[in-house]
Formats: sequence, C-alpha cells, structure tokens
Amino acid sequence: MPELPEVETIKRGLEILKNKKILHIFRSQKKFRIESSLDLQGLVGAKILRFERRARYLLINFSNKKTLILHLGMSGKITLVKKFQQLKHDHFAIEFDGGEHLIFNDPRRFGFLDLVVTKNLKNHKILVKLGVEPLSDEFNFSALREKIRSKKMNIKTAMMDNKIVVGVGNIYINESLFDSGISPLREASSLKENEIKKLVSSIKKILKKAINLGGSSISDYVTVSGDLGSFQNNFRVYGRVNKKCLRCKNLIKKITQNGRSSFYCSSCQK
DNA sequence: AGACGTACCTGACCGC
DNA sequence: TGCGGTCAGGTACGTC
Repeated sequence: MPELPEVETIKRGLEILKNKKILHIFRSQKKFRIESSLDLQGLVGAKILRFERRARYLLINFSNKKTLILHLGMSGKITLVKKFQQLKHDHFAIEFDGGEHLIFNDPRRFGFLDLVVTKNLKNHKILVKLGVEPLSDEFNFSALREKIRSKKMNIKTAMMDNKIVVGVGNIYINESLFDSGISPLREASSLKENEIKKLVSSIKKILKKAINLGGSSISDYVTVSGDLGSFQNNFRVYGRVNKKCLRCKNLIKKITQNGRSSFYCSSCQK
C-alpha cells in the first residue's frame, strides 16, 4: 500500500477535480474490510470542495457538508480516466461533469471507506486516535522523546505505531533507520538524544524526497494518471537483502519484526 | 495499559 | 502445468 508519500501524491493528482460536480456513482457489491453502511448515492449532485490527507487517509470534502474518508489498504489504487470500463477489483467509480471518472481499485480490499458529516469529522473514531503528522512541526525531538521514553518495544515497530507518528510505513521506516544509523533492533527507550534528533530529521527528509519523486512503486502503486513513482530507485536498504551496503559494503540483513520485514546493515546501524 | 499475535483478501512468485 | 507455500506498501481487534 501506499504510505504517506503515495497518498500525498494521489491527493495532489486529484486536485483537478476540485469544484467538479458528481454526475453518477457506480458501486460494486463487494465490501471493504471495514465499511460502515453509507449512502454514496447521496453524493450525486454535490461538488468537491477540497481534498485533505490525514495519516494515510484521504479526505474528500463535498459541498453537501459530507466528507468521504478513504484508505487504500495494502493494494488500493485511485486512477482518473475519461471512460469507465469496469475492471476486476474496481469497487467504485465517480463520474464528474467534464467527463472525468475517479476509479477506486483494490484487489485485497484491505481498504476503508466511510462517509461522514464534515463537522463531525474530527471526532471520527478512527481519526481521533491518530498521532502526529511526521511532516508537521509537532513531530519533533521533544515530542518523540516523550512518546518513546518508556517503550520496551523495538524502535522500528514503535515508529510504525500510528499513535506515536502516522504515515511511516515499512518502506520508509527501514530507509529512515538506515539513514540515521540506528539498528531496528534497538529498544525504543534506549535511544540517545542525538539519535532521536537524527531519526526525526531522517524521517522528514526521506518522506519529503519520496513525495517529490511521486512515491514508491513496487507492484501496485501508480499515481492517479497511471504513472509510476520513482522513489523505489532510491531505496538504500529496503528489499536489498544480501546486497552490499551502499555505505560500508557489508551485506544487508533481513529479519522479521512484528510480522514485517526489516532490512538493515548490522555494521552501519548500531 | 502495553505488547503481542492474528485476521482480513488477492495475486505474484518460487520450488517441486 | 499445476500445486502448495510464502510474501506483499496496513490496521483493527482479541488476548494475555
């Protein structure tokens, strides 16, 4: 799935739909992993006012005072096409005046879909639990130090916890830990001041670079126009098991932590 | 409360 | 060609 840079790229690509009116909505029979009963058809006739992103949730704000909350799960894709021909795993399509169609395709259906009254958005039970945005000023040295002060879990798992910081998924935490020279095996609470500072700046640096490159395309992910992102060409550890470390030539290791693959250099990352 | 494991689902890939 | 096993960008929920 898309991590933060991919969702941000999608959000930016959708801006051309701003102020467009919904003419028609197609919805498949299949349910997403989590889905409340929602009346998508009620959106017909409404205009898109703006797009927002919170963590990896895309928020589409409509003129009828409703907001659609979308999560792409592991394999979700949003594309814009002129003509809609339903393909396998297309779960809904929105037709706008002017002829654009927004298509949501998600083979694994780990995605999430909900439609809420905009003024209640802030209290949504999922959004209300989320931690700070990694690219905001609230994600900083003192905030992170406080969050991990008593964490016994490893630093990698801790940084993927949405209550600590949102949007940092498996690719970008692997890359950020490599960049900061910190082993994914370290107990979170053991990080020194300078290490916490370095980790915060590495995460921000890498996420920004990935956004600039349109995200990372491994297999599923494409931008709304169907293009590939290119940050995958900048991976320094992710997916590079048994290849030479780009810093010291040792071999990159792969281990499993909390059920997810971790890649690291045991010589550069202490 | 915190730390785990597990479930949700399809498809790609690998070894036999 | 086919089959079974493993893995994949995430997150909610159950259990200890």
